[in-house]
Amino acid sequence: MASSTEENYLKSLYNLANAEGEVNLSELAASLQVSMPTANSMVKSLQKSGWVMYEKYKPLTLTKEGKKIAALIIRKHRLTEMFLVKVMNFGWEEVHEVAEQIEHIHAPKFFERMDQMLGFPTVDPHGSPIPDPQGKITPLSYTPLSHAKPGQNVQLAALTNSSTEFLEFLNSRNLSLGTQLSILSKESYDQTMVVSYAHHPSETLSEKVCERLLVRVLE
Amino acid sequence: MASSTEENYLKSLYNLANAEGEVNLSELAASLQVSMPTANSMVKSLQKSGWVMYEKYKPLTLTKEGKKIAALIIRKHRLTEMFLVKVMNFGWEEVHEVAEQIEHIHAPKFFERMDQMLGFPTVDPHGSPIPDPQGKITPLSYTPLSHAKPGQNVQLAALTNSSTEFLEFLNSRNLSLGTQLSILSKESYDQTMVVSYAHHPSETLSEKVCERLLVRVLE
DNA sequence: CAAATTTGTTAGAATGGTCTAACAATGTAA
DNA sequence: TTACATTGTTAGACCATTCTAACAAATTTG
Ligand SMILES: [Mn+2]
Ligand SMILES: [Mn+2]
Ligand SMILES: [Mn+2]
Ligand SMILES: [Mn+2]
Repeated sequence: MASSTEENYLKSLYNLANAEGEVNLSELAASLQVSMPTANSMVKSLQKSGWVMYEKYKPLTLTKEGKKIAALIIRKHRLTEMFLVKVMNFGWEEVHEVAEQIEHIHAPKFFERMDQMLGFPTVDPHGSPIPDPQGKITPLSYTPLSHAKPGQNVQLAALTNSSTEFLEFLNSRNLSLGTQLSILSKESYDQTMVVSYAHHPSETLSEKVCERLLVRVLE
Repeated sequence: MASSTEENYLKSLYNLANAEGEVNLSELAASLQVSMPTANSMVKSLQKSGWVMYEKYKPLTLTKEGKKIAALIIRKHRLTEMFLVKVMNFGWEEVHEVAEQIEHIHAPKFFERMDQMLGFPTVDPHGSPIPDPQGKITPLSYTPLSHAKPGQNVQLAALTNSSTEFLEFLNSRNLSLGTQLSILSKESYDQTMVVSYAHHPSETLSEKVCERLLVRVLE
């Protein structure tokens, strides 16, 4: 069975994988905040366990088995976040650190009960999909707000970044998942957008913010 | 900050302490299922951290600081057990193993919310007292059922043993905390007691069972 | 008390996870 | 295409946690 440390490596590999499912050692090391030799030696041991495919100087890929373990940890992480928000009344900006720990708890029934109490949710509090109990994940395809056009009505569906700072920024603007926005205008010089939504007749959002907001376009 | 391993050692020391607050190394090792040299070396390192007082060949005692850390882990353990039973609908026989893991989560707010959702409980699902947030514990003084006399009416208040097997035995007899028992008789040969309670007009309990049941005597 | 048993200690080793220093391979740009 | 920068590897070390083997101190028992 994978240790917490190994689980974190598998999760990072899963999250960092590009379209070809490949990850560089340097990204992996950076994402886990360990030195490259540390990541290197762990990768070799993950290979021995059959969870990672590795050849000297080549990019890393997860095996089928490795991917499944990673997806199930992510499932526990996202279920936990949802539980903290919906059942225990945490703010969406407070849950990640706790979930980072609870995802390593070995107690199937604990997570089954969460799932059940939550009514089998498919997305976490930040709009990211929750893998199913077999580790299958249904990718959701939303549009970055930055790609939307003036005149469109959209609904906030997910985030590409869930840092505490960004979530606190959204809180300060009363923006949350489900918020419906009307796009009033877009400044072509700096890509700033002006939007309106409940109790906010005119709010200006920077390009940086618009890129991180994923929306569903309403007709 | 204490590691999970260290926390488990402190917790065992706390639970094993006799009236003088002393614990032998061999008990400690046995309770944690490690070899004596392992326990010995850990004890030395706990001493270095200022949590244990240790002199060669002498019994171990926790320092004030060590006791507090232990009590706060026990608080997290018992709050978790209560949460699992009351909020997540676990049986009292299913919670210990999960709590053994969750007690090591570092997330004050997580446990504060549990406490709040539970209405600030003072005992866990097995009747053991929950230390307060400062680590102060109010010992409850109940009587073992084995000391009760025929003719008395008592109420099941706590257990001296909470093994899964014992809890399942109690489940099989519909005995739970709060159950009111009338003591019908006690066999002086083998200390077996015959009791009656809701839907159980006459149930025979072995000495072993009676010693493990703590009761409040009703007038 | 002396012998036997139990309890505690030391030494030495293994594993998992981490580091720094040194160097090698690969990729990019002059 | 050679030089520079980036990326990856190896070697060697450290700390935490665990073990077994050997021995020593303390306690119990005949
Ligand atoms: Mn998260
Ligand atoms: Mn984690
Ligand atoms: Mn317990
Ligand atoms: Mn524990």
